[in-house]
Amino acid sequence: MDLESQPTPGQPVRGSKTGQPIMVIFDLLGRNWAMGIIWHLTNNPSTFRKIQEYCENISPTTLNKRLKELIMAGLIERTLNGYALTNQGEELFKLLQPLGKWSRNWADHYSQKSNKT
Amino acid sequence: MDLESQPTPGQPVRGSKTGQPIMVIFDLLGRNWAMGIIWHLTNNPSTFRKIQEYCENISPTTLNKRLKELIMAGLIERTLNGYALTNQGEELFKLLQPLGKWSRNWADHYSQKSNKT
DNA sequence: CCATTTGCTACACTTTTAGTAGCAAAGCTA
DNA sequence: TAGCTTTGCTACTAAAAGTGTAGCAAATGG
Repeated sequence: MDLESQPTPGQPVRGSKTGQPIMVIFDLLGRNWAMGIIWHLTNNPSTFRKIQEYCENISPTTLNKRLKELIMAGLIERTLNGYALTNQGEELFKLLQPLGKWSRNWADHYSQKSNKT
Repeated sequence: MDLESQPTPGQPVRGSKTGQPIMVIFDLLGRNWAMGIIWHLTNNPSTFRKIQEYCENISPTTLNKRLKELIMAGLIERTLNGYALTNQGEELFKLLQPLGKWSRNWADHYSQKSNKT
């Protein structure tokens, strides 16, 4: 993989020239499908092709890059059952989970706004 | 703006053909600098150029696109003091905030791993 | 007036992602 | 052991997104 593009704490990333951890995480999670992959893997180890399906046919190129990045970041790992979240990955998921509820609420307000014809 | 690219609940987005709210949010926040902008605006209305500076000279093209998207999504708005988070935006920030602490912890583990020479 | 600041658009360029094809390795199955 | 399937990719081309610089119109301030 192109190591230049691996978001690493202390190294310049998209969002912080000094590599502030929060910005590194934003860069990492901000890449396409990263959060979707984490979401899918929670309590649910999966194979490459299964992840691809779940992520609505994400191209293998992108999936492969994301997986390598997330493995290097210590958020996922390969097990006998396929790809799975590490403990750190599970912890991160727990922090992201409240977004699920919030987003449904947000979506409701959103449609109300658009209906004000 | 290219309305085709505005992530909207119920509409297909990168991540969900049925527009699942959580995936819509992922698409929205996943775009470059979106989370950085929200982070910066918390309790801190700001002008276009100030945001640009804070985001380490994000190009005006991208910033403008992000702002329009986030405004359409109801997360930020224009006030007399410049761009600012809406109530919904502030709520979202509160959910994202715990990531700050987690990420610092994560960064520590990260450097420990790389030092195992 | 004239100079600044602000919010942006245009444009050319680079990076990232998508989409398709296909192949090597591992695991059946007979 | 030959053939089929599944899995985890790589290669390649095209499209989309982001970058970086220049600069302009509107508002603000002397």
